[in-house]
Amino acid sequence: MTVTRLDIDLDRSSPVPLYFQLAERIAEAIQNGELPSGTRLDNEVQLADQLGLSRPTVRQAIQYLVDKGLLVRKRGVGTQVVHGQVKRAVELTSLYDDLRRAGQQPETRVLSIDTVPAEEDVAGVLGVAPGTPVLRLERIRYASGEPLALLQNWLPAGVASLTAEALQARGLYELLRSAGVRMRVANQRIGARTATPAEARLLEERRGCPLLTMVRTTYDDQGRAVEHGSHVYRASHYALEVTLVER
Amino acid sequence: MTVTRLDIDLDRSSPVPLYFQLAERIAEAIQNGELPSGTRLDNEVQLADQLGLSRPTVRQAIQYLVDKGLLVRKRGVGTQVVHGQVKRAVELTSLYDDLRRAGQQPETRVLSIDTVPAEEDVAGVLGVAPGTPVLRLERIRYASGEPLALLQNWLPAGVASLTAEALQARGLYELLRSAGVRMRVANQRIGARTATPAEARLLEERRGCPLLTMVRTTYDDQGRAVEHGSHVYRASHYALEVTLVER
DNA sequence: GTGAATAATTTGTCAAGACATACTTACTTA
DNA sequence: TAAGTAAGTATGTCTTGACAAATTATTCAC
Repeated sequence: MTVTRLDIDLDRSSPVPLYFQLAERIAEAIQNGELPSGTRLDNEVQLADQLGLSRPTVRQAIQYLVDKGLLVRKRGVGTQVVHGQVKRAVELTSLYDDLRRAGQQPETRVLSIDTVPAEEDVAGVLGVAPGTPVLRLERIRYASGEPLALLQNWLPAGVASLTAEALQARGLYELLRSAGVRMRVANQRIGARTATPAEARLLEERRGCPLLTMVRTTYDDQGRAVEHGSHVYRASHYALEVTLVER
Repeated sequence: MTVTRLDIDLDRSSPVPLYFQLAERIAEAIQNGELPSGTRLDNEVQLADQLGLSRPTVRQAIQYLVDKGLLVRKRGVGTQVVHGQVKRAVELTSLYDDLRRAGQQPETRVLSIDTVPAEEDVAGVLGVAPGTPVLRLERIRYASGEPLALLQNWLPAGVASLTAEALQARGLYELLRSAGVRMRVANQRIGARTATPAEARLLEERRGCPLLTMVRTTYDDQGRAVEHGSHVYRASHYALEVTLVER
């Protein structure tokens, strides 16, 4: 088990916390091969000494990376780099963000954007009375010029001012964040079913083709529902990829 | 904004760390309504004083619950209980665990369990040479007496000794854990497609019915692949529910 | 009465230090 | 030579203390 010495510069005048700078530097070293899989880091006490940091600060940096699945720690043994198998962490992101990150050029066509009275099921999940006006969005998402998904979303009135133009240029979550909405928790249900004729037509697929479905309700940091979405994806063109990390 | 006083007993002779005892007590109070949604906790300094703990210990307990999505903190303001919308955290669990937790009685029928030469794609993900002997499992999972999913799994030789009897009584992950395998990271791909005639027959569905698919490769804490699975679920009977929490 | 500045409040970061626990290695004994 | 014990190693937990940064409330000046 080899221990690799690492060259780490910390900028003490930077507003970026020291523990975070250290975590990023270690992550970078893992990413670029300076710290290959299986490598053992110097022990915490040594690292703290070398870096001129307190041990709890070093621990905080390491814990951050342990939580991300990049490092593993064992009492009495030390801290080691995990195999670089973490591909995509679980995150609260929208399809638009996902596609952009994957290098695909997402495009959006807004079919409709209106205020409608909330039906019983939507009212229930949004925490409003049935019949309360809510904003309903209906869109098609394209990737590489092909239709990929049909997106229906409902938002309580007043959460954010959304226009078709904005929705075409940016993802919904990005717009909500810009509007100061602090999304925190989302309950998500993933399933599958066959496409209705209308859906098949919009998605340019044959009737009865398999769809991956996702129903999601998102809450802000006060626990208020800020968005409910029902999305269907062409299973022939899209699959959900995610990495689970055991704490 | 009301602050609720909480009765908390800590057992200092217990081997359970103090921060964890505190975290559990707070979580319990949130669960049973003593700490309703929106409640503000006493500030960290006060809590530490009242409980006879150091502030970093209190912080560690709170951070644990923040990571779980139960609490939210804001500098200059305080710590507050998030709305109780967290339903099911993202975890590294097997379908067996999930069904049992959901109160459904999972049953397993082992179709086959053999050592076979690894095909190119399986060899690739398991990190062995093509043709290397690997253990292949083929099972049907039932819930409430109905077929729910077809499960194919491949494990490198020597990871664990598995028998049909054991697989019928317990979930695969449970058996791996009992064998000392420390699963840490899993890459997962969720999609949908239509059932082949053979699949439809085994699942007691009509031909071409929609299936929810999940392909997953699981790695241990040393980064070694310990299992690769390809599972298909009756979309009419199963959907994947999960809660995403933004850090 | 309104706006800007200041003070109070609370979390976020960091340090130094000590002891406990789990794991590994080396040494001793039969 | 094998098994048991002791020592060494490294993370886990906890304490005390101090300062920084963000948010909210209060005060002061116009």
